[in-house]
Amino acid sequence: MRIATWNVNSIKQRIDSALTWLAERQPDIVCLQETKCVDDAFPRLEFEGLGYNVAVHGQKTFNGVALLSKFPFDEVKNGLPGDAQDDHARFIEGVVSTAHGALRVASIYLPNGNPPDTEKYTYKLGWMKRLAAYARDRLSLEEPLIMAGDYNVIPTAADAKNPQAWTGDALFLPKTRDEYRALVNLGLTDAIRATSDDPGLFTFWDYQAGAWQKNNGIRIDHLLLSPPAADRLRDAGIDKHVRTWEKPSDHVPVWIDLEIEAK
DNA sequence: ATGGCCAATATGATTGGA
Repeated sequence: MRIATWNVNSIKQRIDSALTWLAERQPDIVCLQETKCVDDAFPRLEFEGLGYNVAVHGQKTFNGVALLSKFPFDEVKNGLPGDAQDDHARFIEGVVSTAHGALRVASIYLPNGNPPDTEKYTYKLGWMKRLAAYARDRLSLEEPLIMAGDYNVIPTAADAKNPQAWTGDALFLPKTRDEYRALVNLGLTDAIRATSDDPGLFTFWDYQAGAWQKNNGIRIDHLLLSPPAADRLRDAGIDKHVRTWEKPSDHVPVWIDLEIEAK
């Protein structure tokens, strides 16, 4: 079972790259973020043509998340619980059946939070607390659970080319990292860090200032695994080459292989 | 993290992103 996450920065702009990448990487389940379109405008047929079931939670202009799955969804839930006022489309959860029982996958687009002296940062921290509450609840089920997406969190200095440049940024502030660590400490495993000690593993390079050319990247797209999922983790990787393609997203896909068979 | 970008919006300027 291969599961991937990718912030596409507009699915309409990225549809050709997405189809090429899917054919190449052959993931079974994909978490997408920043689809930036309403549900009726999502290019559902293109993905269905490759054999994927499609679940979307979009909105006009901004945000938007989706799930693609080779296996039918037994259940889909839109929106992170805990705040009825929150109308951002940043969370979708799906459940599929495997030979080992239920597998739960959430596509997450955690708020950026900049600038930090505004309500945007308050919203980010509140969202992180709600995500931890969600994780606590789902971990009690003792199922394989994958929480994958754009966390907008640089976990440690090793996850940025120039960490000093991010001091004071909402992605790297101590409070942000504290909340992220509290989430992981509930019992989740960061798949990339579990499989590699390499420095310089990045998933995002800004479009500006030649960031890609200088490899001035950060690692902010994460797959967090519950213990039953982490026990079956066999491999993980970052598809860095996708950043060299025509009209790239500023993020690249990240994937894991789990020793979990289809039903 | 800005010199340099990109995407969506009735759009030729503004907002949001990271």
